[in-house]
Amino acid sequence: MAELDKNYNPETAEKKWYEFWLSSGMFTADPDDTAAPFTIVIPPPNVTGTLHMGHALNATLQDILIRWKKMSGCNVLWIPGMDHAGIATQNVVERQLAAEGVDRHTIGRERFIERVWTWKAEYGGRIINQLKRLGASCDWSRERFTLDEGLSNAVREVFVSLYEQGLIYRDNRLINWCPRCRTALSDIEVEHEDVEGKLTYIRYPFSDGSGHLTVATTRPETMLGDTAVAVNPNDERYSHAIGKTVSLPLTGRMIPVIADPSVDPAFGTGAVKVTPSHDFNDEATAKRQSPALPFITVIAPDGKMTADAGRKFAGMDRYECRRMVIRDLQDAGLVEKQEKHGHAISQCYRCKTVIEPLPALQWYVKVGPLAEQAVKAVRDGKTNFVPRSWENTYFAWMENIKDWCISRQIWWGHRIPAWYCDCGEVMVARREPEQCPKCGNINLRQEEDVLDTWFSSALWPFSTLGWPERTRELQKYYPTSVLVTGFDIIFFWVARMMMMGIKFMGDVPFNDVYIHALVRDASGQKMSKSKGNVIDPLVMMDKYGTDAFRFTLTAFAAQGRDVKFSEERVEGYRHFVNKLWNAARFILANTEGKMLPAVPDLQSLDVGSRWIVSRLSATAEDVRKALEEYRFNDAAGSMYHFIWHELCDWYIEMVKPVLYGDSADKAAVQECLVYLLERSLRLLHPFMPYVTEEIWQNMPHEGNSIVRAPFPADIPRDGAAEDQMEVLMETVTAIRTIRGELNLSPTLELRALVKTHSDHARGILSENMLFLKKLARADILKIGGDLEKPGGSSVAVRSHVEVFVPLEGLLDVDLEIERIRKEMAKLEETSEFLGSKLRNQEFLGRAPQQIVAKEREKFDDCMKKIERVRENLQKMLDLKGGGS
RNA sequence: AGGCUCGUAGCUCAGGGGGAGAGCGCUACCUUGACACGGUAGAGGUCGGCGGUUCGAAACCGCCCGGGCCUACCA
Repeated sequence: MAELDKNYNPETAEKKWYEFWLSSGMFTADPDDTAAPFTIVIPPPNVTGTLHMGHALNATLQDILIRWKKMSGCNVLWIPGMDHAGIATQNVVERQLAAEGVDRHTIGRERFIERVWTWKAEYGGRIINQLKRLGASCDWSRERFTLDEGLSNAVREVFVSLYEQGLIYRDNRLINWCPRCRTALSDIEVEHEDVEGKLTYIRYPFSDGSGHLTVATTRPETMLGDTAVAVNPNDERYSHAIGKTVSLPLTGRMIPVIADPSVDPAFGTGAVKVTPSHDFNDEATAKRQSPALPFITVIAPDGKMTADAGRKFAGMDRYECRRMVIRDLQDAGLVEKQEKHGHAISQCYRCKTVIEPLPALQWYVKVGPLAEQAVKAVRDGKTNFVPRSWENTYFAWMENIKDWCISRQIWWGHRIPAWYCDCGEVMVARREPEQCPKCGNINLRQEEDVLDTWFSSALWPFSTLGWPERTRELQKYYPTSVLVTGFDIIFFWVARMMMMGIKFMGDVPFNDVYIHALVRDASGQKMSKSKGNVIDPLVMMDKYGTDAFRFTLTAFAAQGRDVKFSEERVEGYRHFVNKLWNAARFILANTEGKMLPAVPDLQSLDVGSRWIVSRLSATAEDVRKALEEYRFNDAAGSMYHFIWHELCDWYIEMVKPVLYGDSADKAAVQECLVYLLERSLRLLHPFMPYVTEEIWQNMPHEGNSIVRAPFPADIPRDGAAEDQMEVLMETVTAIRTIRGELNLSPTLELRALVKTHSDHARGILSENMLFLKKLARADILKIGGDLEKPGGSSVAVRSHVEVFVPLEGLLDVDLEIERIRKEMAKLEETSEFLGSKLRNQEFLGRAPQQIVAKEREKFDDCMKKIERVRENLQKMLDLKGGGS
């Protein structure tokens, strides 16, 4: 058994043990293992991504669960992998091409895709190694990629199957178009941001010369595509205008004034311009009319004006056009006014470019029937959100869900398995059709578009397990146990996995969904590159060690609250790692040669040892319960308190005299220490995998890795020992308090007399003189029930004991009197409060009996203390009177 | 506009019907043979405000104030 170094070196330990875990197959799951399965699929990070705080928290929590369940005997599987991130990845490679002076169109689709794969091989997936650095115990032999062959098969199977069932269709309607990414987006890929804009009031003259109508708009350039002006049918101000036509300025087109119930008479002028091609409301209005209003598209996919916008504006950027339109209208005297106006603009979630609604032919998933089942599964409790309140978010979206636009006009992704024939036939098939079934043509064109990346991630919980093959993995590990993720992708991902899982597996994809916090900076700001407040997890791991970093995240991962992260806190938890390390060093240095006992022989042990084993038992149980309920911070806090404030502060200190001496129970105490350390390491291992393995390997243990050691359970509790220890701790603290409050040096050896209030207390204290002396740094002169307070002593009154510290000459009588009076005041306040309660008939009559009994007991205890303190105060006053 | 969430010690936050807890910070004293990344003791809070329910509210309910977030087509 090697001695531990003076300092823990995270860098070498982390490298050594992670490699060991990998090479010995610790993380590889065996579907034939008959133990109860526990499965997690990792939220696949983007292939373009690098580890940020959110990933670090997410992976840490999953790793804790996986390691804990493994130690608890489960057949665990944690599937890792990455997402091909269509738009993001394509953007990256397109930038690369741009630097070379070409674009994807010049090199063509095939060569472009090759370039992306080359890029992936070279730069993609750095995050995987970063996750390993974090200690993630994923089964890397099962790592998947959303564009790999198996997952692509799954995607194609799902697409074709949904199409055959009429749940995928193609339609021409307005879509959210990003002019920069040049692709359609789904509704949820659009972000809304409030901006201070302008509302422009424009006059549209009636074609019959009878004046004008004024409309208000935030997007004047779209007027070029107006095909009507709408007013509310019940708006009497405009009833005369309905059915008339107005002359659309700058174009001279005649457009009708129509009635539509969607118009809010209270907004603006109560008359609204209708641009069916560039506004979702207007599209709806246009389709409601009979006959439907025409669509005139004035903005092209590149964000520039079309020929239909008129010769003057064609080819102009949409914003430049806006300025030009306003100027021209002003020149024509048609701008009534412009006023400030707060409204929300839509932007692309990838590049923040303002979205342009455009009409286009796209593929859709009809989600209604799928969503219904997905809602039901949560309502029925088949899947539980933790914290539960996230159900509301899920339901709110699911119940108002619109069809999902899944086609994207990019190249990097799953190409839609649809083929077109010149005869107009559309074929959707698992394999490329050889000829058109209708006309026999063999020159078929495959759909150019690819699928939304989220389409493939929606299948992740079963596609990664081998679906559509019926694999053993699928049988064993589906449904997965829990999904751990952030709230920001409940719509994007969680909801869609629910729909697809239920549809294709006939069962929910996970039993629990644990929604964790967002990691923010110390002042609560969201971390972002533009704000410059990003903290790099890798830097934290380099500086403080992975275990300290993980423990920090865990300790702050309280449910329902964001993690405000600051470096100081990591430093604080590095101290905890150091504390553990040093405790281990001490134990191993003082138990040389002692083997690990199965269970310490408690009967033969002192009260302190029985107490600490009992505390370990309680802590293990706390941690288990906390993890069952995903209260990670509680688990962390519980262990921190046990290790630092019970094991180190009390137990190790109190057994030092035994270890340094040669008493009969020395061997038993040594065994107990080895046991405590070993079990504590196991308890901590899921949270701090590296330092625990490092210590464990250097001490007596069974097995080849702590990864496979059982999680502590069935440790004996000993209530009697906990009660007895309370008397000891109370007495020690009383003496220390006197020392502290009288400002006596810690090195000064005090003498103390302990007056006990029961035989019980007297017995315990007498048996543990050695501990008392050591912990209180005092010579215990006497212990007894009928001691007299020696003159010139300082006193502390406690529940079980009264402590006298004789301080002839040293005692500052005035200071002591002040101390006692302060104590008296506190006690009197308490007794007053409790007394008035116990005099209150309503309290006595209505409060539960056990509460009343408890309050009475507290009151009696308080009164006894007051009595004793009063006596002591009187003696002190006498002493002062006599002395002066 | 709707919905959610938070407001507790200087800071960060637990807790949750029976007179307030932790970590860090702060103060005093201490190189006691694991650890100064340490030890001991201490100071510090009318639990955002106002009402209500209750024998009893920091906790439950309502309103208000103040942060944060999400959803939404008000042109």
